[in-house]
Amino acid sequence: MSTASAVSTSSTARTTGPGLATASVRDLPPATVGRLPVYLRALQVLADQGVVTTSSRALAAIAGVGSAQLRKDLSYLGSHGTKGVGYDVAHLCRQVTVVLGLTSRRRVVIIGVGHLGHALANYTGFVGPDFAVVGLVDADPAVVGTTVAGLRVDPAERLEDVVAGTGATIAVIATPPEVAQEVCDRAVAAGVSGVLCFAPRALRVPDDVDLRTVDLGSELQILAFHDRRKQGVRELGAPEPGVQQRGVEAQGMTRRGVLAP
Amino acid sequence: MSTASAVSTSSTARTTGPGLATASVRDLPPATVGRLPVYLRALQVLADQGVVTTSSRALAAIAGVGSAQLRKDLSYLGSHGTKGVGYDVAHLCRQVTVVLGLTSRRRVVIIGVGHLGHALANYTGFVGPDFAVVGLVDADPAVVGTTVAGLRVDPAERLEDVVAGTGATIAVIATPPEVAQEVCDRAVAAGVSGVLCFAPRALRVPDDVDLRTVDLGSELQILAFHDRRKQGVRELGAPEPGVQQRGVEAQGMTRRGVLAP
DNA sequence: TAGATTGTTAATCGATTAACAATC
DNA sequence: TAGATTGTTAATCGATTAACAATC
Repeated sequence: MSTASAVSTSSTARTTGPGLATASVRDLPPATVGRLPVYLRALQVLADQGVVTTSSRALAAIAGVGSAQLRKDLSYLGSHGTKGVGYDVAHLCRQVTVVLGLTSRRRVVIIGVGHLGHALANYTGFVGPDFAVVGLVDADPAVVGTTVAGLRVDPAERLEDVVAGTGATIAVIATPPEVAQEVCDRAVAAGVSGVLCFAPRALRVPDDVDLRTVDLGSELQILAFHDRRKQGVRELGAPEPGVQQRGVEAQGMTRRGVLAP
Repeated sequence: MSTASAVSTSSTARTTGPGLATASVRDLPPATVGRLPVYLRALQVLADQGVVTTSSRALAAIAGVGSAQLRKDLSYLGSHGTKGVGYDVAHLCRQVTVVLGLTSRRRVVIIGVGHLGHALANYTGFVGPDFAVVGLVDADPAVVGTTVAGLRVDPAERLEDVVAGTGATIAVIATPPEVAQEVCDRAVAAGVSGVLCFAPRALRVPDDVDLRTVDLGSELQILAFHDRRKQGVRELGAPEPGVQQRGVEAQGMTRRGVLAP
């Protein structure tokens, strides 16, 4: 139960010394950072079930990754397991939470309150307990002034005021692609440090701003690519044997049969 | 303007011979496949502007990648450029369209018509002209029977009928995580070949089914990770000089100043 | 002690980047 | 011809995986 070994956020550490390495957290491989939320959710599932201790194998199965990858990822956070025993669920949960910076609530402004922005504002799976939507802005006069998810929608001109006034550090862009770069620039100038963009447009941000893009249309197109391949194969009537196991250790790999004819 | 050199979808090709290589399209690196939609959009932007010919440098700038990467990616599709000249926009556009399998409209079923599913059904940036939402199902009796995006919402029990009846090949899962695996299994058994999952849960699918997961909550958490790092730095008052150019060649890299104090 | 499981090493794999010969 | 730009090679980089010594 000791929080003593928690990685200190604002410690002096720069050494990659022997003990706990805050420095290493700064150098976490991007691929590892991307999986930490998945691990956190898997840990929360176990915690909810009252599980106290788990193994890399069991946790990895829930997270949908290989156990070697899980151990490697966690090793970047320091040594939080016990050889021969496994990981303490509550302890590891705390570690990952701290590393992800989920100790204080981040404030989020959503720019563009169309169908998608509207849904994001209301979607608890999106914001969860770690984030608070503190502002909504839109350019459409018909939308401005309405209440969405308990918040009054502000006009697009007030974007800077909303960001600065709320102290939001994250901007979610759900505008049409034509204006995405402009509102992004303005949000950054007003002080956000991270941008999550849903507009299908490549954005440019300064190097000290973090940008992530979720491109829903692209996701479908990528599925179409594979769909076409399979249909091509079906047309040719080829056998297609290659059964490549994904990096997941079979645990309860039951059910799934082959496609019905 | 000749469509003669277009890669034939259902050709016999299996050779990696000298000419056009349909075979190679089957072996496209996943990272390349993931960027093709971005290139396609960049090409459409140019086409809309009436641009006839472009260079890897100009196209890459629009797409937000490096020109070397663009050329390498395109080289997997075969040789479609002209040395010393560049690429024919219309021709390349067609090539990428064909490779992505966007020659026929894919049918999509959305499972779960909450805020997110509702937004996806209505979001044209999501479906675009290449996809058609042909079915909606939900477990909530209050939602079943309502009309969303011009479609009647069917009850969850009818999932199999809807998939089979419409011939949908792609399922979009926008349900709560608890039921995501179940509806996924059922959609796959009913015949879909690709699944796009928005539920924050690791799903298991057979090897011949393509799964992509969009985890909106994780995206925010990843931003929080970087946000925390920066705030830690700000607290320490460190200078943080490292200006790492992203793999984008400066072209019109204007505007963006530094954060206001 | 014997069995289990971590943390880490080393090997492998895939993706990115820079450079340049080929060639329009 | 001189200049421009592709397609490709080779080098680099990062991520994944398997294996195992350390150790509970």
